[in-house]
Amino acid sequence: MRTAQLIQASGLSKDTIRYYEQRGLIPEPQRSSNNYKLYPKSTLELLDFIATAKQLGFTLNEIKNTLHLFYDEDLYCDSAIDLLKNKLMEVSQTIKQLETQKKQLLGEIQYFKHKKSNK
Amino acid sequence: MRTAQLIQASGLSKDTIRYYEQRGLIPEPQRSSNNYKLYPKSTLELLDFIATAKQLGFTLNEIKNTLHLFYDEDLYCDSAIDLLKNKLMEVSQTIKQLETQKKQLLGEIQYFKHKKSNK
DNA sequence: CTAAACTCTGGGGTATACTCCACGGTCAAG
DNA sequence: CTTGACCGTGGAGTATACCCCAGAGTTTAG
Repeated sequence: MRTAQLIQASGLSKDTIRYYEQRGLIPEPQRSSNNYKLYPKSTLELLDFIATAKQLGFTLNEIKNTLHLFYDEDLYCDSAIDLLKNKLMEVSQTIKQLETQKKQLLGEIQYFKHKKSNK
Repeated sequence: MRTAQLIQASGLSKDTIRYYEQRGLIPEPQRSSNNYKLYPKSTLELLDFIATAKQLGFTLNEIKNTLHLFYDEDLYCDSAIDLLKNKLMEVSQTIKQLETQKKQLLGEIQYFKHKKSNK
Protein backbone atom coordinates (compact mmCIF):
# COMPACT_ATOMS: atom_id res chain seq x y z
CA MET A 1 0.00 0.00 0.00
CA ARG A 2 1.46 3.33 -1.01
CA THR A 3 1.03 6.64 0.72
CA ALA A 4 -1.81 7.82 -1.48
CA GLN A 5 -3.79 4.67 -0.77
CA LEU A 6 -3.24 4.91 2.94
CA ILE A 7 -4.34 8.53 2.92
CA GLN A 8 -7.43 7.59 0.99
CA ALA A 9 -8.29 4.58 3.10
CA SER A 10 -7.61 6.19 6.44
CA GLY A 11 -9.03 9.59 5.72
CA LEU A 12 -5.98 11.16 7.31
CA SER A 13 -3.69 13.70 5.71
CA LYS A 14 -0.18 12.89 4.61
CA ASP A 15 1.11 15.18 7.31
CA THR A 16 -0.85 13.44 10.01
CA ILE A 17 0.43 10.06 8.92
CA ARG A 18 3.94 11.37 8.79
CA TYR A 19 3.49 12.87 12.21
CA TYR A 20 2.32 9.56 13.62
CA GLU A 21 5.35 7.93 12.09
CA GLN A 22 7.67 10.44 13.66
CA ARG A 23 5.97 10.03 17.01
CA GLY A 24 6.39 6.28 16.76
CA LEU A 25 2.69 5.48 16.66
CA ILE A 26 2.96 3.58 13.45
CA PRO A 27 6.05 1.66 12.36
CA GLU A 28 8.40 2.94 9.69
CA PRO A 29 7.20 1.48 6.43
CA GLN A 30 9.39 -0.40 3.99
CA ARG A 31 10.57 1.36 0.88
CA SER A 32 10.39 0.40 -2.72
CA SER A 33 13.43 0.84 -4.89
CA ASN A 34 12.46 4.43 -5.66
CA ASN A 35 12.26 5.19 -1.96
CA TYR A 36 8.48 5.39 -1.92
CA LYS A 37 6.89 4.13 1.27
CA LEU A 38 5.11 0.79 1.27
CA TYR A 39 2.71 0.24 4.14
CA PRO A 40 1.43 -3.15 5.22
CA LYS A 41 -2.32 -3.57 5.71
CA SER A 42 -1.82 -3.64 9.43
CA THR A 43 -0.91 0.02 9.37
CA LEU A 44 -4.38 0.88 8.21
CA GLU A 45 -5.86 -1.17 11.02
CA LEU A 46 -3.51 0.54 13.40
CA LEU A 47 -4.67 3.93 12.22
CA ASP A 48 -8.23 2.87 12.92
CA PHE A 49 -7.22 1.74 16.36
CA ILE A 50 -5.62 5.12 16.94
CA ALA A 51 -8.69 6.94 15.69
CA THR A 52 -10.90 5.00 18.06
CA ALA A 53 -8.61 5.63 20.98
CA LYS A 54 -8.55 9.32 20.17
CA GLN A 55 -12.30 9.40 20.13
CA LEU A 56 -12.30 7.86 23.57
CA GLY A 57 -10.21 10.76 24.77
CA PHE A 58 -6.73 9.29 24.77
CA THR A 59 -3.84 11.51 23.78
CA LEU A 60 -1.27 10.38 21.25
CA ASN A 61 1.21 9.79 24.02
CA GLU A 62 -1.23 7.63 25.90
CA ILE A 63 -2.02 5.76 22.73
CA LYS A 64 1.64 5.16 22.09
CA ASN A 65 1.99 3.52 25.48
CA THR A 66 -0.96 1.35 24.62
CA LEU A 67 0.15 -0.05 21.32
CA HIS A 68 0.77 -3.49 22.77
CA LEU A 69 -3.00 -3.72 23.07
CA PHE A 70 -3.30 -3.36 19.35
CA TYR A 71 -0.64 -5.91 18.63
CA ASP A 72 -1.90 -8.44 21.14
CA GLU A 73 -5.32 -7.45 22.30
CA ASP A 74 -6.22 -10.83 23.72
CA LEU A 75 -3.30 -10.89 26.07
CA TYR A 76 -4.07 -7.63 27.80
CA CYS A 77 -7.75 -7.47 28.59
CA ASP A 78 -7.01 -6.56 32.16
CA SER A 79 -4.72 -3.70 31.34
CA ALA A 80 -7.10 -2.50 28.67
CA ILE A 81 -9.88 -2.42 31.21
CA ASP A 82 -7.66 -0.51 33.62
CA LEU A 83 -6.78 2.07 31.04
CA LEU A 84 -10.37 2.53 30.04
CA LYS A 85 -11.50 2.83 33.63
CA ASN A 86 -8.86 5.44 34.34
CA LYS A 87 -9.88 7.45 31.33
CA LEU A 88 -13.47 7.09 32.41
CA MET A 89 -12.61 8.59 35.77
CA GLU A 90 -10.74 11.43 34.12
CA VAL A 91 -13.68 12.19 31.91
CA SER A 92 -16.09 12.03 34.82
CA GLN A 93 -13.87 14.37 36.74
CA THR A 94 -13.76 16.85 33.88
CA ILE A 95 -17.52 16.71 33.61
CA LYS A 96 -17.83 17.51 37.27
CA GLN A 97 -15.65 20.55 36.88
CA LEU A 98 -17.67 21.72 33.95
CA GLU A 99 -20.87 21.26 35.90
CA THR A 100 -19.43 23.52 38.56
CA GLN A 101 -18.53 26.03 35.90
CA LYS A 102 -22.07 25.85 34.62
CA LYS A 103 -23.47 26.64 38.03
CA GLN A 104 -21.15 29.59 38.37
CA LEU A 105 -22.16 30.86 34.97
CA LEU A 106 -25.82 30.61 35.92
CA GLY A 107 -25.06 32.52 39.08
CA GLU A 108 -23.37 35.29 37.15
CA ILE A 109 -26.24 35.49 34.74
CA GLN A 110 -28.63 35.93 37.63
CA TYR A 111 -26.40 38.61 39.04
CA PHE A 112 -26.48 40.64 35.85
CA LYS A 113 -30.19 40.13 35.39
CA HIS A 114 -30.77 41.45 38.83
CA LYS A 115 -28.48 44.40 38.29
CA LYS A 116 -30.22 45.18 35.06
CA SER A 117 -33.65 45.20 36.63
CA ASN A 118 -32.38 47.70 39.17
CA LYS A 119 -31.32 50.23 36.60
CA MET B 1 1.62 49.94 44.03
CA ARG B 2 4.84 48.34 42.93
CA THR B 3 5.33 45.01 41.26
CA ALA B 4 6.08 43.12 44.43
CA GLN B 5 2.89 44.33 46.04
CA LEU B 6 0.79 43.45 43.05
CA ILE B 7 2.29 39.99 42.95
CA GLN B 8 1.57 39.56 46.60
CA ALA B 9 -1.96 40.93 46.47
CA SER B 10 -3.00 39.13 43.31
CA GLY B 11 -1.30 35.83 43.96
CA LEU B 12 -0.01 35.83 40.40
CA SER B 13 3.60 35.48 39.33
CA LYS B 14 5.60 38.34 37.90
CA ASP B 15 5.69 36.51 34.61
CA THR B 16 1.95 36.09 34.48
CA ILE B 17 1.40 39.76 35.18
CA ARG B 18 3.91 40.70 32.56
CA TYR B 19 2.24 38.36 30.14
CA TYR B 20 -1.14 39.95 30.76
CA GLU B 21 0.45 43.33 30.16
CA GLN B 22 1.90 42.17 26.87
CA ARG B 23 -1.40 40.70 25.82
CA GLY B 24 -3.10 43.98 26.62
CA LEU B 25 -5.27 42.61 29.40
CA ILE B 26 -4.05 45.12 31.90
CA PRO B 27 -2.87 48.62 31.00
CA GLU B 28 0.77 49.59 30.91
CA PRO B 29 1.58 50.96 34.33
CA GLN B 30 3.25 54.28 34.96
CA ARG B 31 6.90 54.34 35.86
CA SER B 32 8.72 55.95 38.69
CA SER B 33 11.91 57.85 37.96
CA ASN B 34 13.97 54.68 38.27
CA ASN B 35 11.78 52.94 35.71
CA TYR B 36 10.01 50.76 38.25
CA LYS B 37 6.38 50.04 37.46
CA LEU B 38 3.67 51.74 39.48
CA TYR B 39 0.28 50.11 39.29
CA PRO B 40 -2.97 51.82 40.23
CA LYS B 41 -5.35 49.99 42.56
CA SER B 42 -7.66 49.33 39.66
CA THR B 43 -5.15 46.91 38.20
CA LEU B 44 -5.56 44.64 41.17
CA GLU B 45 -9.32 44.71 40.74
CA LEU B 46 -8.84 44.02 37.08
CA LEU B 47 -6.72 41.00 37.87
CA ASP B 48 -9.50 39.71 40.08
CA PHE B 49 -11.97 40.24 37.28
CA ILE B 50 -9.70 38.29 34.99
CA ALA B 51 -9.34 35.49 37.49
CA THR B 52 -13.08 35.19 37.82
CA ALA B 53 -13.60 35.19 34.08
CA LYS B 54 -10.97 32.51 33.72
CA GLN B 55 -12.74 30.39 36.27
CA LEU B 56 -15.91 30.72 34.26
CA GLY B 57 -14.09 29.24 31.31
CA PHE B 58 -13.22 32.32 29.29
CA THR B 59 -9.92 32.40 27.46
CA LEU B 60 -7.59 35.38 27.73
CA ASN B 61 -8.59 36.48 24.27
CA GLU B 62 -12.23 36.38 25.17
CA ILE B 63 -11.52 38.25 28.35
CA LYS B 64 -9.64 40.90 26.44
CA ASN B 65 -12.67 41.50 24.28
CA THR B 66 -14.73 41.85 27.41
CA LEU B 67 -12.75 44.44 29.27
CA HIS B 68 -15.34 47.14 28.69
CA LEU B 69 -17.50 45.18 31.11
CA PHE B 70 -14.93 45.70 33.78
CA TYR B 71 -14.57 49.37 33.12
CA ASP B 72 -18.27 50.03 32.87
CA GLU B 73 -20.17 47.07 34.17
CA ASP B 74 -23.45 48.88 34.64
CA LEU B 75 -23.67 49.92 31.05
CA TYR B 76 -23.36 46.48 29.58
CA CYS B 77 -25.61 44.11 31.50
CA ASP B 78 -27.16 42.87 28.31
CA SER B 79 -23.89 42.08 26.59
CA ALA B 80 -22.57 40.51 29.77
CA ILE B 81 -25.59 38.25 29.88
CA ASP B 82 -25.09 37.33 26.24
CA LEU B 83 -21.47 36.45 26.78
CA LEU B 84 -22.30 34.35 29.80
CA LYS B 85 -25.08 32.56 28.00
CA ASN B 86 -22.84 31.78 25.08
CA LYS B 87 -20.20 30.38 27.34
CA LEU B 88 -22.87 28.41 29.12
CA MET B 89 -23.89 26.83 25.85
CA GLU B 90 -20.29 26.04 25.02
CA VAL B 91 -19.80 24.38 28.36
CA SER B 92 -23.04 22.43 28.01
CA GLN B 93 -21.96 21.32 24.59
CA THR B 94 -18.62 20.12 25.89
CA ILE B 95 -20.34 18.24 28.65
CA LYS B 96 -22.55 16.50 26.12
CA GLN B 97 -19.52 15.39 24.15
CA LEU B 98 -17.88 14.09 27.27
CA GLU B 99 -21.03 12.19 28.20
CA THR B 100 -20.87 10.54 24.81
CA GLN B 101 -17.24 9.70 25.41
CA LYS B 102 -18.21 8.20 28.73
CA LYS B 103 -20.77 5.94 27.11
CA GLN B 104 -18.24 4.80 24.55
CA LEU B 105 -15.74 4.08 27.27
CA LEU B 106 -18.28 2.02 29.15
CA GLY B 107 -19.02 0.14 25.96
CA GLU B 108 -15.36 -0.63 25.44
CA ILE B 109 -15.00 -1.80 29.01
CA GLN B 110 -17.89 -4.19 28.50
CA TYR B 111 -16.27 -5.44 25.34
CA PHE B 112 -13.04 -6.29 27.08
CA LYS B 113 -14.79 -7.83 30.04
CA HIS B 114 -16.70 -10.06 27.70
CA LYS B 115 -13.59 -10.98 25.79
CA LYS B 116 -11.80 -11.79 29.00
CA SER B 117 -14.53 -14.08 30.24
CA ASN B 118 -14.24 -16.01 26.99
CA LYS B 119 -10.59 -16.79 27.39
C1' DC C 1 10.71 14.61 -24.45
C1' DT C 2 7.94 17.42 -21.58
C1' DA C 3 4.52 18.54 -18.41
C1' DA C 4 1.70 16.95 -14.82
C1' DA C 5 1.12 14.09 -10.98
C1' DC C 6 3.12 11.71 -7.20
C1' DT C 7 6.49 11.28 -3.52
C1' DC C 8 10.14 12.40 -0.23
C1' DT C 9 12.51 15.55 3.19
C1' DG C 10 13.49 19.29 6.36
C1' DG C 11 11.92 22.88 8.72
C1' DG C 12 8.75 26.68 10.09
C1' DG C 13 4.12 28.10 11.83
C1' DT C 14 -0.29 27.74 14.82
C1' DA C 15 -2.95 28.26 19.31
C1' DT C 16 -2.90 28.62 24.65
C1' DA C 17 -1.06 30.32 28.87
C1' DC C 18 2.28 30.70 30.78
C1' DT C 19 7.44 29.48 32.96
C1' DC C 20 12.26 30.02 33.11
C1' DC C 21 16.76 32.01 32.14
C1' DA C 22 20.24 35.33 31.78
C1' DC C 23 21.91 39.94 31.72
C1' DG C 24 21.89 44.31 33.73
C1' DG C 25 20.33 48.30 36.36
C1' DT C 26 18.79 50.11 41.20
C1' DC C 27 18.46 50.56 45.94
C1' DA C 28 19.04 49.86 50.92
C1' DA C 29 21.83 48.00 54.75
C1' DG C 30 26.10 47.64 57.12
C1' DC D 1 31.68 50.47 49.11
C1' DT D 2 29.99 46.13 48.60
C1' DT D 3 26.53 42.73 48.92
C1' DG D 4 22.06 41.17 48.47
C1' DA D 5 17.30 42.10 47.45
C1' DC D 6 14.46 44.13 44.04
C1' DC D 7 13.21 45.39 39.33
C1' DG D 8 13.22 45.36 34.27
C1' DT D 9 14.10 43.33 29.49
C1' DG D 10 14.43 40.15 25.67
C1' DG D 11 14.01 35.76 24.26
C1' DA D 12 13.71 30.68 24.61
C1' DG D 13 11.08 26.63 26.18
C1' DT D 14 6.71 23.71 27.26
C1' DA D 15 2.73 20.68 25.74
C1' DT D 16 -0.59 19.06 21.92
C1' DA D 17 -1.65 17.75 17.32
C1' DC D 18 -1.10 18.82 13.64
C1' DC D 19 -0.73 22.18 8.87
C1' DC D 20 1.83 24.32 5.26
C1' DC D 21 5.72 25.38 2.25
C1' DA D 22 9.61 24.74 -0.63
C1' DG D 23 12.92 22.09 -3.00
C1' DA D 24 13.94 18.03 -5.40
C1' DG D 25 13.60 13.31 -7.26
C1' DT D 26 10.19 9.90 -9.81
C1' DT D 27 6.83 8.32 -12.71
C1' DT D 28 3.35 8.39 -16.17
C1' DA D 29 0.61 10.15 -20.01
C1' DG D 30 0.67 12.20 -24.46
